[in-house]
Amino acid sequence: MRERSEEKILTTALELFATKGYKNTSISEIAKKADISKGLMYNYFDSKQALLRAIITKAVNDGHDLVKHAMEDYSAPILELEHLVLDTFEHVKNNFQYWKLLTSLAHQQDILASVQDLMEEQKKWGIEKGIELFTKLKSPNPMQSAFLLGAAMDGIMLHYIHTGDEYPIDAMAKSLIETFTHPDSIHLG
Amino acid sequence: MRERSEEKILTTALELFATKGYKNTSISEIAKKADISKGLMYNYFDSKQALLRAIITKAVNDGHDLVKHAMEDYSAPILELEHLVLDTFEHVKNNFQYWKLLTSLAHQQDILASVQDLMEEQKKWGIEKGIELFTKLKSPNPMQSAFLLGAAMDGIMLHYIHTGDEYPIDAMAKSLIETFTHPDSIHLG
DNA sequence: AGTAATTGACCGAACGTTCAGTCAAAATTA
DNA sequence: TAATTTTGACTGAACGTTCGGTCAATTACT
Repeated sequence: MRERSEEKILTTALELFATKGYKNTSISEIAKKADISKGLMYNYFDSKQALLRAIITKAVNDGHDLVKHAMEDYSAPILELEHLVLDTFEHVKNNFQYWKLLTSLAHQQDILASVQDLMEEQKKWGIEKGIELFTKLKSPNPMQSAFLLGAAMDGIMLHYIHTGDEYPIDAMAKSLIETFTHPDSIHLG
Repeated sequence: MRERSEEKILTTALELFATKGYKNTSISEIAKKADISKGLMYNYFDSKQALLRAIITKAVNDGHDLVKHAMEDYSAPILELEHLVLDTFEHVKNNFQYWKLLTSLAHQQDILASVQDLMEEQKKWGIEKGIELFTKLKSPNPMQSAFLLGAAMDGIMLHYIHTGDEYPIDAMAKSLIETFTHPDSIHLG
């Protein structure tokens, strides 16, 4: 029962934060939509920021597990790259609201600060993995390649989150993988 | 005199909106930093949203002029692509705060709505130009290539805006251009 | 030139509203 | 009955916006 209410608050808050933004969502609104009272919210979470932190903690852990698992056991580095891209986008597709929230938070310095420690580690880990990958692929400049792949992935995610399901994210993923693994350019005739 | 106050308000508001976010910046704060009264703000601008709109209008016009000018007179399409990338990044570097503001606004649906019409045209125009470019380059799939280039550019800009001047934006630009124009992959050994 | 009338840039106290957070009371459970 | 959970009216701070009023400078008049 207690679990149910807490879960309900988290789910509802994520939905509202993602669609309306953190600042534009009031505690009253969350409580109303979650069918609980405003006061009860404060039994489970100390503050609005603590609620946000709980949401992000959960999502960061989920994401960490998934990507970690996805990149194990691929001996061929090109397959690793392929899986890194595909699994990341799959995660974004399956956790659309969470990513939308993160994206909207990315430039709200004050709020971000209270949550940055949770995300910092994940970000570092991703860059390291990327450099490692391109080193294995004998890229002349692994860091640059990793940065570029990261930027392209973030750009695609940004467009996907902004556009919604009409965005051809799967085709973009395929195109991205080809660009980074095909010896011949696929952009010139 | 009138010009001075209005300009001062615009400059100060841009600075604060970009660094603290639109919602987190109060009119009082803008007035204080611009050394004018709160009331005077409302002589020049009807509302906080109107002030934002004025800022964006200015930025959109500037950007439009620059990119339009930059892409004229390059007969070789590869040079056009090169200039599109370089000039865009140059514009972002020179108008860092505008872009930071735009980026932070990109996911605040309610505020964005009041300003979206200004940005919609520019976005469409950019996509069209990209497709046109890759058609000239005889790309097998111009739209996909244009989307990917656009995503990569947005990703790089995102990282640059988020990281600041320590981000190697010039190197990334070079790497991006090579990736899209070199027949051989630069990411594999 | 000197004086009076008019302007509008400018101020900041005050208003209504919103919202995160509190707490005494009511409802539920044990 | 006693303890625990849940409620929602309430508080105070912060916000965007309004508005009556001031005053230096410009214009009109004598």
